[in-house]
Amino acid sequence: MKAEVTENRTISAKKEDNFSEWYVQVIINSEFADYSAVSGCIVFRPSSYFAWEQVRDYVDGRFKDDGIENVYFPTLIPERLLQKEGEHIIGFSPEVAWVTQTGDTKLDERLAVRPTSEAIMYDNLSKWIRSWRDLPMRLNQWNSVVRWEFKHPTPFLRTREFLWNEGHSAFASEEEAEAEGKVILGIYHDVLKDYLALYGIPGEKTQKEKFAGAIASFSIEHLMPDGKAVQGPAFHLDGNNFSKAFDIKFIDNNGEKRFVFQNTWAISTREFGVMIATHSDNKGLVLPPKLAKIQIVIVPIYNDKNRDEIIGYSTEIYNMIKGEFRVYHDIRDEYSPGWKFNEWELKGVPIRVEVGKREMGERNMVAKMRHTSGSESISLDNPIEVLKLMLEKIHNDLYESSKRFVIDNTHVVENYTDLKEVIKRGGFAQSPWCGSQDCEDRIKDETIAKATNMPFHVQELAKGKRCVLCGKPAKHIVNFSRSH
RNA sequence: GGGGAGCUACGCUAACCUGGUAGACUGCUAGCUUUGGGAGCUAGUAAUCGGAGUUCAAAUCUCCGGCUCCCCA
Repeated sequence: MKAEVTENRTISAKKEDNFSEWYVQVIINSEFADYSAVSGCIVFRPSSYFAWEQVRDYVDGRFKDDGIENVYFPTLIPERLLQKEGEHIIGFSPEVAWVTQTGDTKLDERLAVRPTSEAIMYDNLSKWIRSWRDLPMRLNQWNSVVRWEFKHPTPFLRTREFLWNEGHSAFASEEEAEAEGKVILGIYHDVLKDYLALYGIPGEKTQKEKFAGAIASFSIEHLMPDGKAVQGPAFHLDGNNFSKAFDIKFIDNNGEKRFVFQNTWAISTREFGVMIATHSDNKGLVLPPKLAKIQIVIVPIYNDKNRDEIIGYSTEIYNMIKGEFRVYHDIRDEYSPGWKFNEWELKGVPIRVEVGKREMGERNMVAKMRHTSGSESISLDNPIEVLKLMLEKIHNDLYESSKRFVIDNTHVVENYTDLKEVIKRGGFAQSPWCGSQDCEDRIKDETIAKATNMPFHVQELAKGKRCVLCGKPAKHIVNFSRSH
């Protein structure tokens, strides 16, 4: 007999019908994250914080391998520092939260809660950098930043506080600074592919959409299931903009004083929003195996008479595999197997192992994959190898389907009518563009579509093409899309 | 940026229109029976978003604030 479905443990909205509602239900009901008492700020519960630790640890390791050092600067930034670089403060000022008093005493100078740390960090860099021998100086910090968004907040995708890395480097030459971009974007590409199982499109941002204070920005752009784009990790070439504003100079080996060339780069917990939206389904969360706190759950199926025997058998399996995977042996007596199945599916555990009297008799186990519901019978001869392959398959399936979705929804357009049609349907409109901001502005005004970025891998296609709007010779290929 | 809907226990919801005992389901606690896709019975536990107003009396009516969601830009 089918029991009443409990409301708080189910996803009632459908991904295909009501995406926003579904998205929130998946996050909250799977206990991945929760709302907090602060508007627009979410709580990372153990499941999501664990996932973030995996992302962070991997990226951090790669940074360190490349010679980047970790530091930590204060959360609060004096107002005078924030105002040193004009474009930068203009870009952030509407979203800055301020500390104006302590206890009952009003502060002489307001302190900003960092929306990003250029201002506070570069004040110190100007003291630390003296000689060409001090360069390059490549620093990173893992922290949170606060941006008091006007638009209504969405868990992970747009929260008023989020976690990220912020890398800040200073070089003697422009060439060295530019070369760093490839390395950093490569690391971000790898963590997206190998950990989050997400495909993204790397490219350069347009001048209009670049970071406030940068001379050029580069990003990896994602496409959400609803056909809207989301900006992923980014890398910014800041040139001398900040070094001039913050007076970061060094004496080169000819004895001349010169400004350093700087870069900044970041990946944030926003990626989890993309990951959830991309991989999850109407049963709940689907987690890529490398981010799952529990990779395999073992559910023994027993009754009163064979309970000890079956749990003995499932314990044998647990002991066999626990050294190799993150395994939870679910011997909670108060829940039925069916209840457990639903719960672990909701929470996104990649593999569920079921063992009952049948499996015990045959000395095997049934392993069921969360993302496809496909199952396989695995003998106890060499379960670790088989389960490893299964987890790899799950990861690869998720990545491939993410990639397929982006490719299937990227449409080459050659004229404005096609562009409008693609924007209306959703997805990337891969468009030749003359490079003028007038055309970019008009497209944004008329279609709501933003220039997400200019994908590296298609730039040569601009040759011989004409701007999708004005018809002048194209300089770039831009992906236009509505965005989140 | 513009419009709309909503907020009662962790969750979902009844009572609201027509002011007067907050009632189910789920959860949680305990006990007994169960256990191959959300088990059953019994007992217990737990709620009106915040503030102000109107009133003998406010979940209900009015105003202000907070939060959440949706649609459009």
